[in-house]
Amino acid sequence: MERASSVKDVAALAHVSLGTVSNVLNRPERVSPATRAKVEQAMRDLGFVRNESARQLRAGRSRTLAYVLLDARNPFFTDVAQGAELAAESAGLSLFLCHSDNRSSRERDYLAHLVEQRVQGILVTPVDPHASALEDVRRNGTPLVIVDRTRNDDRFCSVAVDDVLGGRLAVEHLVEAGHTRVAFIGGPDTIGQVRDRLAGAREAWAAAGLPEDQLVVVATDGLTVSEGRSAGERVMGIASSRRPSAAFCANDLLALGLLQQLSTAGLTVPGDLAIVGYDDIEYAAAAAVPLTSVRQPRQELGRRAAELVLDEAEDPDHQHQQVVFTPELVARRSTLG
Amino acid sequence: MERASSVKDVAALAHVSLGTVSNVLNRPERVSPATRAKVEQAMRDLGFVRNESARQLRAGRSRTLAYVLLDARNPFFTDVAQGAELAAESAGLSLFLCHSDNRSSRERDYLAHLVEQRVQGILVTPVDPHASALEDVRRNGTPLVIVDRTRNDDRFCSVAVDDVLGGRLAVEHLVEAGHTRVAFIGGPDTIGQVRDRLAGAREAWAAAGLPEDQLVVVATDGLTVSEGRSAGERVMGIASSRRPSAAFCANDLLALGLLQQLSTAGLTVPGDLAIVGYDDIEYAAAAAVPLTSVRQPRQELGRRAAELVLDEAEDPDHQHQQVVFTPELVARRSTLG
DNA sequence: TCCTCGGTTTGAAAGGTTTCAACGGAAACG
DNA sequence: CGTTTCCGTTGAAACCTTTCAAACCGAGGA
Repeated sequence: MERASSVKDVAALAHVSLGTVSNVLNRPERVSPATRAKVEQAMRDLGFVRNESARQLRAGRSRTLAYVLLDARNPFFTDVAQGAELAAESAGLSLFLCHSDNRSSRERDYLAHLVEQRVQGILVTPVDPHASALEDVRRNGTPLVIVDRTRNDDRFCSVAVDDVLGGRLAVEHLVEAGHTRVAFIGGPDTIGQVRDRLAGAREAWAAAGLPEDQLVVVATDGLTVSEGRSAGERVMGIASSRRPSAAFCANDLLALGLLQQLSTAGLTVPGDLAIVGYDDIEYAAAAAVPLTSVRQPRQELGRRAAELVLDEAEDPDHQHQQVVFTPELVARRSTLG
Repeated sequence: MERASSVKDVAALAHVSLGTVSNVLNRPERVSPATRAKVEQAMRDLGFVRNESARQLRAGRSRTLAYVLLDARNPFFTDVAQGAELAAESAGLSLFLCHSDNRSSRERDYLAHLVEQRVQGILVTPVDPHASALEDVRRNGTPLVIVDRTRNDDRFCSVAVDDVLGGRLAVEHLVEAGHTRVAFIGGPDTIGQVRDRLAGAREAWAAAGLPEDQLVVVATDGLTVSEGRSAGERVMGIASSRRPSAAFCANDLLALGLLQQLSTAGLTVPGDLAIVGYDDIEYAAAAAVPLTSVRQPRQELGRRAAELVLDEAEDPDHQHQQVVFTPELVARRSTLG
């Protein structure tokens, strides 16, 4: 595999100076048509490809953004990524996805690598929003936006969704439907989202004047389908006199697991138990019983995050912003009988 | 935001030459402990971060791999990605994911950008395995491995799964269960996978001596949940005397859509219709009726692809290989009554 | 005292691109 | 015919790191 050819080779072959080749690449209008044609032909002959490293070295900045995400298997994040991609694309940049897979060490490695690469900006949904790795990125001057997490700290931009409101919407919906005994399913409560959604649920519950102990918390160890199934078993184990008539799950995967567990056991949804999920992932609408869920503007989240990071990269007097989006309840058969 | 500091700044602050700083970075054992400490302190004081572009420019190669994938929402691909990540990680490289979202133009942009970046290697599940963009990458000396697609062309490495065999396994399973009228659901047949799976199905059907016209093809416009639902409507529209008793779907998303459509209509699975999916994604096992599916060694696919691309990058007399993995049928309730 | 040897440190060159001041030539102008 | 203007082109410098031959230094041996 012979060495890749450089502008110098192109210049030699086209009998022009190397500055001219660069002009053809970057300011073609300044070059006379004849010369341009000659140079372009030489490029084709040599199979010339710009060396982005050198370009970047000179320019001091790259033409890429990156999104470091928690869990590539969760459709929520891929939708966010898609929004970011659209924004990146319209700014003429490429977006690389980096999958931290919920591991801080991987996240740290990726962040370090991205900073070394001098990417134009980083979006991240961090394992821990208070990790010092985030500050390190900032210290090195790489713009960084926190996605779907918050940190009470105005040194970073962030975009998130109002989870307290989301919890409130879910429970208000159930209360309106007449439920007076409801389970909240979710955990662990180290996850800010889970805490906020529960807080919102409690607010709505209290506002409706219902007794506190009739909002039952069923704690899970994670937000997965299989955790949902095991939560389902626990709910069914509750004596029927005290069993809730509805459940609000901290995300859709839990809700899907729960739904599956119930139908395996021969119970019906929403007859025996109404279910509200959270995230409104594609599979929610496609479930055996379409799920009522709280929808977050996922693409919008990604798009906005990308815009903020670009603003930070380009505007010298950029102000950090904490953007909070509003969720919305989508009612489907799992609560509507 | 002041200019990022360089080795030169570090050298000045530590009162050593710039070659020494580089040695601390790359061959610390050659530097005396005292000097090393001095330099490391200076790096911390300045918040020095290596400039990867410059390093790369000098070294001629980068420390990243990339996987350009078709559909980040399909768990199949994210599992493949995970396998590739593991292999990359153990080789000390980072893996970037690029989402082409089934659009050739995006794929082309990403490939071009990656070649310009001189990444060490590219894995790609191409929109069209015969696209000339792939040859362009090769021409520029960047190793490239085709994942989950094939191209009868030994100028590329590829890793794939034997889809004909997979189709055969699925239909053999249904034949053994006594079905004599089966629907194949999938499309469009521009997708190689779909063609191969159907071909395998036909082979098995013929081998069992069953009449050709009792294997009904229900064509879809894509491999999504909603296509599955609409296929379900069409299957149910078939006069009951001629309606198949089982369906083999070209992937799990179709199967999930089909399943949902049937249960909405009050039909039971497998009683009224047995279903076999393909891919064995996580949601297959977690469906309302757990799906029988054909499992592909997804992580293994990614791992192997990454290994091949690294071999191509490092071994001067690398031989291109077409690796074909063997799928496996996982029987669950959707066919087992 | 001089030399040799080992381990450290140095300084310059190289890698490919972009930028920019300067240059040359031709056309337009006086 | 001489001067100005404008356009296209040139060549060198700069970006930051790594490498490598050469210089250096102190210690031990002759």
